[in-house]
Amino acid sequence: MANAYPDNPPPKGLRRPRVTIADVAEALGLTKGTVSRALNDYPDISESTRRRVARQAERMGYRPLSHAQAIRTGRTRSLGLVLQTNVHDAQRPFLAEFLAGVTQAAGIHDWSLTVASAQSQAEMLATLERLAREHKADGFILPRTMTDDCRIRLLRELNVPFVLFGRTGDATGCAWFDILGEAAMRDAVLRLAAFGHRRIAFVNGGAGFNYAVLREQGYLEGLERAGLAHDPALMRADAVTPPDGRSATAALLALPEPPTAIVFAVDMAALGAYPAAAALGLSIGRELSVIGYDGVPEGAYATPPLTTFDVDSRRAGERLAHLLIARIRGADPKTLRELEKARLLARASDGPPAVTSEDLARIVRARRGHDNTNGRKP
Amino acid sequence: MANAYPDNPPPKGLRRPRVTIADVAEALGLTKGTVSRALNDYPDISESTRRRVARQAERMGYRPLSHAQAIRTGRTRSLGLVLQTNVHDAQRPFLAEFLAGVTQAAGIHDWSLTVASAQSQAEMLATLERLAREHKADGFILPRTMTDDCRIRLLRELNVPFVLFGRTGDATGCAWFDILGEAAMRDAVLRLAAFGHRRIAFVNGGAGFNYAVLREQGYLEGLERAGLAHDPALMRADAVTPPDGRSATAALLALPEPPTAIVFAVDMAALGAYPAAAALGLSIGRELSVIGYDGVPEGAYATPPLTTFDVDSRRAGERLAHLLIARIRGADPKTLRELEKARLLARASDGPPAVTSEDLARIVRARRGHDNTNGRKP
DNA sequence: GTTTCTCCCGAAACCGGTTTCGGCAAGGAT
DNA sequence: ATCCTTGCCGAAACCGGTTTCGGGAGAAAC
Repeated sequence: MANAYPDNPPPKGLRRPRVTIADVAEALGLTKGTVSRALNDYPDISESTRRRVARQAERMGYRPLSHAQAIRTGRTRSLGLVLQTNVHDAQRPFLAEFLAGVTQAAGIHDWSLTVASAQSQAEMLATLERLAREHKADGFILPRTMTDDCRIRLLRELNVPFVLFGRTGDATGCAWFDILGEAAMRDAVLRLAAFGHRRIAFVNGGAGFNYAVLREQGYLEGLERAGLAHDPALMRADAVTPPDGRSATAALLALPEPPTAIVFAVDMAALGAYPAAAALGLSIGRELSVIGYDGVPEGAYATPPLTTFDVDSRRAGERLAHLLIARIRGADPKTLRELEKARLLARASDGPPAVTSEDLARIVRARRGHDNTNGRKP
Repeated sequence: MANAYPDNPPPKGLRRPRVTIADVAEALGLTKGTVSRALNDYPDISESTRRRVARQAERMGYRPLSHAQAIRTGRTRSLGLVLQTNVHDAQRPFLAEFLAGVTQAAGIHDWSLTVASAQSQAEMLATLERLAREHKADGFILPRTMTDDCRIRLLRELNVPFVLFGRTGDATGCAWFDILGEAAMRDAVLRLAAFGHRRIAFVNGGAGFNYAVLREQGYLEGLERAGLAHDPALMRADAVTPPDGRSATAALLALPEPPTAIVFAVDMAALGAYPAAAALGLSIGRELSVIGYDGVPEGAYATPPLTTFDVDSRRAGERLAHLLIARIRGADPKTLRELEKARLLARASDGPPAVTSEDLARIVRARRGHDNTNGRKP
């Protein structure tokens, strides 16, 4: 019989077997329990032994096995992240940087990151619950928060710690890190107004996401501060890909009084303004100004390069890891809320309007119908 | 004193406490040990008991705690992935899909994924060793393999299971999944030759990566099969971003006998051919044909859309997870090697040459120096 | 009717930590 | 001198599993 089950010969292991807490204890003539309490800063351990133990553990290279601890404490020292994989749009370009930030920050506290994925909302909830129940993660980072987010409701009910990347409708018990998208949208409008634009449109991102609500508020605040009238016809929503942005741009330009500038809530949508303008023979940055948000790398390669607000995804990941660890350790969520501003990347897709809205309307009328191919070969 | 240390009140836990193996044993009038052996298919358990145990466990919703098992078995049922975060180039667009594939495939076997990151090669090796030593992962997926890869040497020496996304120089003990990039490059050349191109250039990707060696071989094989001469002047290397591709394209077009078509080993570099051609007033797909490789989403939005070979990153992730799990369970690595072909996405960036190499040389000579702005505003 | 296997399962040790409990010794108060 | 704290640590239970060991019952062999 032996131990040949269930699979195969057991892992041979790495050269030397590992130093356990018992090794440290023996080396010092103490017991496991004492060493454990010393390392975990129990108050009934004298300062001198605490130091002795710490130094010896250091010297022997002792590192506790997180899953051995977990069996008693219930804590694995690992953060959880469940990716939604049925939405193909955004998040993609940021993920690598974001993960780099999270894992790096977690690593310096000796924590790790467990990643899972879900293809539907139901699977998302089931996965979160499973990971929590099996202690694969002590808490979760929830990216792309919705205004009304079922993940938050679940984790609240399960009493599992979490932090948001973004804000949400009901903030009770929530910790978060977020970028002030509303401030960026406001500043974008003010910048365009300072250039002399009077008709400034807004193309929002994914409906339901909390950021969309905030960015629209920022746009409206910008209009108000600039003393510009708000025209509902100049607002579009739910554009997160270049095709989305392209059709939104085309629709806006077809208006009787078209905008001379468009603020996009999402870079990937802003990139759709380029082919839309090209199809009408308009030059971005002159006849039509465009400002995006996100700082995707493609924006720098566009012609002309896209003016946008850069979001530092890596830093977001870092901060969220720190916040979540603090949250798991018991900190009050109300003290764990951080907001930062996006950084303006002033490039070449915006500038003073070369033509007025009236001129633009005439140009568009004249050119529509002539060439509505999109550059594809016949 | 109580249990208020080290951090805070312990996690309250989820509603009902969890069903343990002892609960299952008690419900059946058996002992923990027997239940454990039954669930793990030990041969000294009768078939009838095995079934009784399995059904009862199912009914009570029993799921073993992987870290409780790990304390004895040394296995956590988790796969490891360490991201290299100092290289800013490729891998980014694929990561989300790739992770989706890995986590989904791991999930159906009840495995999970642990992600970490490293900012240098030294940190990479240290992280791999730490994760292995702390049993945070039972094995690793190594993406972006180099021809001579120090990660492989380390894990070999540590006797830790791993699978490669890509192939490598020394295959001993290696399992892998890879896409036949060499076949794609060969087919690209043959496709262009069939269009009538005689001067076909090749712009390779990152030096040192094993894929670069293979793709160059594929290019050369394509030339040979097409009966075209090999001109070393038509080969460039180490281009992985649009700027890289742009300068490579510019250099190739400045040749006395410029190519009428370019095969790129990497899509992101191929996208750099667009501004390079535009700067010379050349139209992609007519005066200059371009074929890429990777299937990045940006290629579809380019004008004209980029002909390329699509790599299914999600599937790669799935297969790698399966292979690694099998490898950890003890399968022979030689039986765990899979190769698949990339899928041609025939779009509009290539076609019959509108001009000959001689004409092209004249055009380029005439237009150089006139307009070497890159579209930026003054 | 023993003896000898086999087939199954119980009992208990074990993995590497954490936590509870109790007791010894030193110091202070009475 | 006695009593009561207080500080500090050892002993042992415990967490949720896995694995080893040994033995009882029944069947087969003698």
